[in-house]
Amino acid sequence: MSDEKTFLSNYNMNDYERPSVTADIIAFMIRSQESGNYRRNSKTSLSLLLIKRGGHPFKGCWALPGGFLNPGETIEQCALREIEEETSVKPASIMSVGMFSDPGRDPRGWIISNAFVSILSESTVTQQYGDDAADAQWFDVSFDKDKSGDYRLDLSYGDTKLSAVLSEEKTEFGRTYFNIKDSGQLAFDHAKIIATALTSLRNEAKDFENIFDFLPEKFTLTQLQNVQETIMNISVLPANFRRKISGLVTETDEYTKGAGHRPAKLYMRKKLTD
Amino acid sequence: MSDEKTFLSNYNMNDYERPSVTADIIAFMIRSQESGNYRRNSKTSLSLLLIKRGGHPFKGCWALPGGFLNPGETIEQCALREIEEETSVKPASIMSVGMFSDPGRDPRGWIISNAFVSILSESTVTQQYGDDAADAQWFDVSFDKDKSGDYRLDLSYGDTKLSAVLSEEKTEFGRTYFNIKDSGQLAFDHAKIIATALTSLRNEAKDFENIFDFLPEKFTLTQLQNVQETIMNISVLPANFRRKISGLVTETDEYTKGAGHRPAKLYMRKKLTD
DNA sequence: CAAATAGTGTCTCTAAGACAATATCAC
DNA sequence: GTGATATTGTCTTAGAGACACTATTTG
Repeated sequence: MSDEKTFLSNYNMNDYERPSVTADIIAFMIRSQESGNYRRNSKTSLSLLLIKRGGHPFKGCWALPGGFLNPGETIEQCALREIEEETSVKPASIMSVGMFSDPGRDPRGWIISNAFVSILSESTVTQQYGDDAADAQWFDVSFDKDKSGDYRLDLSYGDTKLSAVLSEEKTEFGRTYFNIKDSGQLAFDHAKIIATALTSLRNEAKDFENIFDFLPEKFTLTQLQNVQETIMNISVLPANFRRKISGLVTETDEYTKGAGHRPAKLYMRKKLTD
Repeated sequence: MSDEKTFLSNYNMNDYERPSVTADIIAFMIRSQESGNYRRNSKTSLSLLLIKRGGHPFKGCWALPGGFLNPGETIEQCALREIEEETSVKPASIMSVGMFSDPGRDPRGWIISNAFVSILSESTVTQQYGDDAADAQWFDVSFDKDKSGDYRLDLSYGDTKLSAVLSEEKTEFGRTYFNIKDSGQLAFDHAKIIATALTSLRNEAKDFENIFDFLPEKFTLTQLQNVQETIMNISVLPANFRRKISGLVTETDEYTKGAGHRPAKLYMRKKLTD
């Protein structure tokens, strides 16, 4: 008759085969591009961090940043650690996108991955992160359904263009499952992971859950609206956007200036008061 | 200079320490209890499947069913396999609740778990699953915030009552994170997992995502309403419920009978037409 | 007929979408 | 003044919640 202590000391974890577990990071940022016209506001685009693989497998392909789960940390801590290692930035929030565990998804062996969306603000990232590292680059993202019902994921950085095609398997409990028809030079099953992450991001952006994290502390309502429109690839009327967001922001005394048009009041995210 | 094939044959997965990965199942069912009054409809309650642990650790405590991820299967397949092993029923749908990976959550060692909600219909389960197995039981569930702001999770089966207390850590991206203040005789961190699962279930039940799976193919609108009210612990006016659900159901020619009151038309879930 | 549930009609209020109008700055 | 964005007002419509009323069955 054995007590719990005896049981545990005899328990051998090595009796079972175990997978390696990784956290993969889908790091999004919204970048603004000067338009040339001093009057015009800058346009914004959604961008995604990819790493060029230096070694096998998928050598030379682009992949999501990520890394192995270490003993003593949670999968969320692992994700945060990987983002910080890659960008020197600790994001305000990360969102789990789910587990990817298809056998054969990684030719190195049995490796399953929990994917996390992280949202970075351009002001933080460009301060801390030089663009000299040729193996890590921010790609412009475009993702939408085409006429045939498939989804096209287009990623571009300078002359480098990656174009993946996916089909929708099912949508259930707010999560959409995709199958890869063409991975478009993306490593592993990362095209699938990115598509799933984008769908989740858009779902949450509907009710403004995450859009503040893309901008610095103080922002104009038009900037905030641009963020939502860029993520969701929609456009809404300013009057209606302002009405919907009004409860979630606090105004400051400051204004933009020197913009060649009427200055805009700066706002901050409203603190929740219990 | 090595090619990919050479690289992979030299790659040794055993260089890194790896966790064991499990899928834990939060299996919900809605049970109806006869009221004694021949006129009155039966009341319904939400119930949850728990297993009494026969071995260490947590011997004698109640735990969620679950098991280790096997090579060659996805984590979703693992979850479905475990449910079927435990209940002989293959559920219509499962929903991931997330990863639980706190170090120390399992005294046997480094074991992380992906939790899945599964929804079973009473008609399927009672057919296939005898209640003779004393180590597996359906517990009535009650879960709500008390005056102090903590959450109480009460589980009862006959004279067996488990009562856990949790505090809300944060709510982000639709997921609520809990901390265990009192595990109430539940094994491991399962009180936390159940609380998280219930919150997810209620979130999805808001827009009827999962409520059909609790009932047989044909049902009355009142039954459907009871399901939603039981899950979410709310009550809505029949007229309004009917209006909201009307687009999601198709009527049949059949009616209930012998109920001691006006018979109700049976409905089916509407098939989606693309 | 009484008890109980099934089912319909409609009023009010709020939120979303569309659109028109006004305000303000840099040049 | 012109070009551009910022900001406000309001009309219409869709949906949620509340409530009153009618219909139908069994004992």
